[in-house]
Amino acid sequence: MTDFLSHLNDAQRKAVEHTEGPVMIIAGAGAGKTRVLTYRIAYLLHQGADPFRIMALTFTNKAAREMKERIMQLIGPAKGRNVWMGTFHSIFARILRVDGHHLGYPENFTIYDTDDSKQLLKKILSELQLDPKVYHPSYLLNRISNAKSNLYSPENYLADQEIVNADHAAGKPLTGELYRTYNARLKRANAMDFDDLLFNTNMLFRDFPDVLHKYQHRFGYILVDEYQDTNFAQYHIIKQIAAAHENLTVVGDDAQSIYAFRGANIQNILNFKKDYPDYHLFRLEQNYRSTKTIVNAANVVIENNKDQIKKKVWTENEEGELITVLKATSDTEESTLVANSIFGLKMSKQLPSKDFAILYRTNAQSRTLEEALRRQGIPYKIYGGVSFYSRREVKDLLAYFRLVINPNDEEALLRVINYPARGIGKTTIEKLQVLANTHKTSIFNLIAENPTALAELNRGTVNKLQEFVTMIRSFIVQLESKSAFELANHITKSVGIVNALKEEDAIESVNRIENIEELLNAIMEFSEREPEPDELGEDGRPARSLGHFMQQVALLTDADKKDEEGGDYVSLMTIHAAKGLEFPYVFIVGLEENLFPSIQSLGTRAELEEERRLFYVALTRAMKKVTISHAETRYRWGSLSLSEPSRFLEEIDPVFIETPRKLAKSSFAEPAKSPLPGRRPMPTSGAESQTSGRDDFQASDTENLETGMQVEHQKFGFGQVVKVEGSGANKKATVHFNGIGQKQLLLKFARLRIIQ
DNA sequence: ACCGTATTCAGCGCG
DNA sequence: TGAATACGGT
Repeated sequence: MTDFLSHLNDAQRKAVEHTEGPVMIIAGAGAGKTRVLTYRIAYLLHQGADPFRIMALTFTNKAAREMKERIMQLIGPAKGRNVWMGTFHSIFARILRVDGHHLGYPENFTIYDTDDSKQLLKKILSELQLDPKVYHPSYLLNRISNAKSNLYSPENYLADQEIVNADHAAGKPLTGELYRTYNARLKRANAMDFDDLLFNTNMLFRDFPDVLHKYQHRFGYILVDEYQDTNFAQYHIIKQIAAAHENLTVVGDDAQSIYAFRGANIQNILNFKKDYPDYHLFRLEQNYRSTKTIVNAANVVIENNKDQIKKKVWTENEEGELITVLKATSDTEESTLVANSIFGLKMSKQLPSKDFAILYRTNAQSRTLEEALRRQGIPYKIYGGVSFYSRREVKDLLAYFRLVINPNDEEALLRVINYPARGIGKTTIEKLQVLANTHKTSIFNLIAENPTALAELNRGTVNKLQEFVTMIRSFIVQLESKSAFELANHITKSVGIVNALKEEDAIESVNRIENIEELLNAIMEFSEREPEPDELGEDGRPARSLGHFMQQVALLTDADKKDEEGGDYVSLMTIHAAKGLEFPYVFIVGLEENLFPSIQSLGTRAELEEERRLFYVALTRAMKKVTISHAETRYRWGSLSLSEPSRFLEEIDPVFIETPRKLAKSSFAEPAKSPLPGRRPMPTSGAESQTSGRDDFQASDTENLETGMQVEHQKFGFGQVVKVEGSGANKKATVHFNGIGQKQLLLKFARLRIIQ
């Protein structure tokens, strides 16, 4: 174990062994960035550092979990598990639970998700009779999020003439006021939004130096992964905590910064040398992931960016296969080509589905791909889309839990006060909201503590309200005595949410009930799981109550759900979601102007460069082979649009791209194609043209195909039909091709020529 | 309370 | 285009 540094190359080992002082590690894609961070922590522990004094900040919970597991393997669980490792949000939410009271937040504060924030903004708009079409809630939330990420309070915001003028010019002069109201309402609900977790941590450290000192001494070593994706609020927190000892290590790759649109600031990397003049810089430039072809092609592409730290990523890996470019006439054909190529590669190389990933720029592109894969019978899994935790029924049940933990949580209360229906209608709720505003209190408090204020409601209604409050209180009493699962289960049964779902339409509700069960299962698992040391409650007892579960669930996303073990499927996801992952065979689809690069990115060079970095990230996910596709027409927003090939395609040096000639080993004539006028001819693969129907291969009608017939396939050559099964669209044939072996072909798509 | 229709969203999305 | 939710009419 003392020998574990031998797993590292020279550059990596130097970066690991330099433990003291400010360190910046700039690592190319696939150069073992995470590996270095992991080993660095293991090495610190090995050198006798106290695990409780190490804080490691990652981009996702998943990354934190994986890193922790790896460290425990290297150095043993006893030390490894005590390292403070997590996302900015989860780590600082924990700190705010302990010390937020300085800012007036009780430890049971709720964390509002984006949905809650938008609901709240909508409500504020309707109260102020402002047009939500002018003040679009998601626009407002963006502005507010931006302000908070740059540590602008509502007061700072309103005092900044430039911002106020900009809002005026945009026809939204009340934005600052809405920010102020929104914050006040969050506070009243004892809630923080995601950005508040960072903003309030900064306020805590700014206004309470004792608290800051506590954490400065608490954390002797700070490590930050994906530093290129941190925003100003995060940067500032790190700077504050690290100020005492400056044992700060940041790891990043400016070429992989793809979240500037969300406020991430590459300047944080560039500023590092200003903040810590005596810093040490380590470069990791050897790529272990990809073939030479992929590494070099990606290098050539990224060189087009002006804003970048010069580095030379290289690899000792094999040359590998050239990049294939598939050209399709339409988006559906593109998907079919991709599915066919995957099928072909799977068959010819005998590869499992999980070796493949399809990456796209926008989620909307997943649908046609999904259909094509299904037709080919290739198993797939789509990442992204509607998250489990944002399903209606899951949010409903969680809202009950939230309310039990924090009865002032207004969004939670409004969600469930009349669900399942208990005769508290729209009018009543509106009156309650008005009353709560005039009394400057929460609705729950109003009903529970101030019955006289309800005078204008009729008796029956007041009774129903009080029954609701009584029920919630009966749950609150059990918070401490019951385990998370016991109480969650009790609440679920008491409120009758499953019955309410059963009474809704049958098709949807079955699924919804399953989701409720899945949520309860997750809570059971939580209740039974051995808690991590950092999950101990204030009193040192295991933190297994519903409150503890809810603390972590607010910061979870689908990406954190463990992948099913051994699942064999093609992964479909956006390029953003693919960051940090790797796959042997990667398909990057939709390489078209206005899609990738996105039409919204064409305004400024900085935005275009971010798109290019995105393309760089996509290319460098691949270990063995990249296939790129684009379509000439595509349905977007309901109408057909013509698409030019992406400029990024031209940025790849043609020497890395496979030309059709190389594939053409069959006896068929090369399809005649004329290059686009004024453009370099776009290379296409031979495989592509076979199914695209622009050649002289005459497919036969396979209606009467029978066992024993001799057939010809454009790609697989000549063969004999072994079996015919199914009917209609599902009719498929098993054909034994000479020199290739047996293939199953769905006759709907396979273009076969019957010879005899 | 309920149902059908209108509207909205579709650039990526950590927490 | 298509889904998911919001709205509005009865």
